[in-house]
Amino acid sequence: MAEISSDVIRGYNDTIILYLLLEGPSYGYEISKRIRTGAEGKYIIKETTLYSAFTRMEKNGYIESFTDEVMSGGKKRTYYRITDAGREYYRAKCEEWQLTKEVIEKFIAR
Amino acid sequence: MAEISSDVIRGYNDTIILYLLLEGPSYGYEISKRIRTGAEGKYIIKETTLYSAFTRMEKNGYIESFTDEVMSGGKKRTYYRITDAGREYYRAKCEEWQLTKEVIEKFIAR
DNA sequence: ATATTTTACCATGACAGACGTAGTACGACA
DNA sequence: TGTCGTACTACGTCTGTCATGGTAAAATAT
Repeated sequence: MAEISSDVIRGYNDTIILYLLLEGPSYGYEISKRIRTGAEGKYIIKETTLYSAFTRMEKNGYIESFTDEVMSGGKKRTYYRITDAGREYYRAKCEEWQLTKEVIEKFIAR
Repeated sequence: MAEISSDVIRGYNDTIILYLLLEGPSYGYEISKRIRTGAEGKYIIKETTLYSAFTRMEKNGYIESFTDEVMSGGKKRTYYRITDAGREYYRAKCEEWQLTKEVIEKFIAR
């Protein structure tokens, strides 16, 4: 089966993560699994890609981090929630996607 | 109007160039214009991106360069033609695109 | 009881493609 | 004479991805 090159997804990793955060706060390991299952195994995000996306997006104000106090055990787990700016960014990216798809498909044989 | 981020196109610049070379040999400046008009102005490839793509693809064996002897004037113009390996790469990328689109659209609101 | 796997995250450095900036050089046209 | 269009190149920077390797606790298997 053809593999998806990361250079294609590159511009949409942030968008994918934000999409999953629309449903509520989550954390790295869970997001990772949800991407894998959501993409039916066709795309597996690398850990480092994911965690650096969190850092970048928090800096950009698209997400906010917090730690769950009610956590079982001593495990540290960082949760992220989407901000209004993040929701706006997500919407913009969805629009951009439609345009991008149109453009690319002018040069792709179907 | 929304702008297309280059990080999305990133994985498909080579494919777009190869598509245009399927119709016959061409050169940088012409390819550039054909991308712009083909995309109806929604995507304009940067010169440096284009020429570095040529270099990369020639190294990869997807295209071959030659210079037109019948050229008018003293201008140097480097033509490129697609190779069999390039055609194969193009076909693979088209298949990959279908898969990529599917994956991304699982996370994109329509 | 011990070993392995799963969960959960992070630091560091390398790499590749895109891009900003700048430059060369010729012809056409005003 | 000056600017615009054509055609290409050099150089350095930036950004996102990724390989590598590490920490540490909980869950599961042997």
